[in-house]
Amino acid sequence: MPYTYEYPRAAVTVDCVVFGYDAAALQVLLIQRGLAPFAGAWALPGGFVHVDETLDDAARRELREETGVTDLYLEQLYTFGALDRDPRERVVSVAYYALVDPAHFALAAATDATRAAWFAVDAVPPLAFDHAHILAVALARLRGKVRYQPLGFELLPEKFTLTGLQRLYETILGTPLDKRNFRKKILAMELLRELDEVEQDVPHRAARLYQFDESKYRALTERGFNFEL
Amino acid sequence: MPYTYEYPRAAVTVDCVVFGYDAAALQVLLIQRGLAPFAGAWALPGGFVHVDETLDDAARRELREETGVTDLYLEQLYTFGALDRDPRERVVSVAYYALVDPAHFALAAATDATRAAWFAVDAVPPLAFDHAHILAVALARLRGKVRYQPLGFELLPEKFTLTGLQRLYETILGTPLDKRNFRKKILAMELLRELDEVEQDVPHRAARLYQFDESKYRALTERGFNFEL
DNA sequence: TCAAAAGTGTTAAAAATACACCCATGG
DNA sequence: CCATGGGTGTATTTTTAACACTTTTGA
Repeated sequence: MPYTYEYPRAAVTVDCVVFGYDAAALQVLLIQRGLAPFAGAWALPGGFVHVDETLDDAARRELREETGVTDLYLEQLYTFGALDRDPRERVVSVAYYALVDPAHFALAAATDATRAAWFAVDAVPPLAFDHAHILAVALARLRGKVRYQPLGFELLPEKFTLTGLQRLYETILGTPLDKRNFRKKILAMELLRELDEVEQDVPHRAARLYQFDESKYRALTERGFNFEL
Repeated sequence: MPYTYEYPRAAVTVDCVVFGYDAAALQVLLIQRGLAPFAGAWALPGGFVHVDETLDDAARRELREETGVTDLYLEQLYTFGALDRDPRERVVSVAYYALVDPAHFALAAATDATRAAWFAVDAVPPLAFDHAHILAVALARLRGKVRYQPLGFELLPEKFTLTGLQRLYETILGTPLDKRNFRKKILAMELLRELDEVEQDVPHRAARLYQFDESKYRALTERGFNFEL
């Protein structure tokens, strides 16, 4: 045990709130803890930050190790430093939130240490540590930010219908939106590429598919454009 | 040196970006470092987080100790964790930004260790560590947030004129605003108490003084009101 | 009486909202 | 031929933007 310091030090961890959207509900990815404390309880994926990796790297590594999820939209949320967050010792946790299309990833298989699963955000089990609080902060941030940043697309498959996009926004914001006004507004932004494709295997008229045009968004942003609603 | 751990640990610090507004310019409070590294250089006030204090407490303590400023609006900004932020060792810094009316406080007297001073944000000297980067992030946050949260009032004296408020917004946002439209919009929010007082000692017609009504703001916020612009 | 800033309304343009029907498709 | 959701336009209201002169006060 060779690591000795003049003053006591807090441990630094990352915790990740991974949001997914699946057909009807906003979901969050949780892992079931194998070890004490809170063995058996559900928790946010996360863990200790190595002394030679950045915070972002630690968040991505933990997600990969614990859930198998990679390549997602990831953004720092807030840093939680209450004295009694962890019953063992002082732990400062840098929380991240992430957005991902759940259909795009197979969850990591259950191991001795962890099992990962999706839960609807309004039906999560009791969580370990202060993770319920972190989740609440993440949800508030997502609801706030989705209005003025094009985050929603990160939760959808690459190709989506306008109705699908609308339902996503309705789910996140918790309010119904007018179909015609929504389409008018979204299309007026010119951020979507209209594809020559329609959805498949639906028992009614198939809707046209669209794609988010990242490069157009960047170009517009530089010219002072602001995404809104 | 009794504090020993199984794995190496990063040190955790706080750094504070304290904004003030003085008659014409947005300013930031800096301290001049007495000790290495970066001895003699200007830096953001901040320091190590004690193992038995929260992050917020650490930020307030460091501000009090290094600058004498207390009782200010303080909000967590972002946590910086690049590997080489500090040449000595791995340091994770939780940055805060704060808003204060500079006229309300006497800066702490210079000591052997530190000297504190205000600098216009567009004329800061070279800064120690990654503090220039932290300042840039704080400025971006302030400019973004001031539009939809009534933060501006934290930078002004308790009693202010509408023109004073407008100039503050013009300074922060970097754009001129229309006087009539600005007054109309601000007054329509009903967040200001009109006082039976006017400014003193001005060489022209004295303007009426107003006061921000915190309790009205909270009441409106609960009813779903959103401050904007 | 001059200089400096305070204070005050209206009009035009743009944006947001409310709203209902026909169409295409698969079962 | 029926059920399901896809797709479309207009009128109204609300919000924003542009704009200039008179008043008060102290020097």
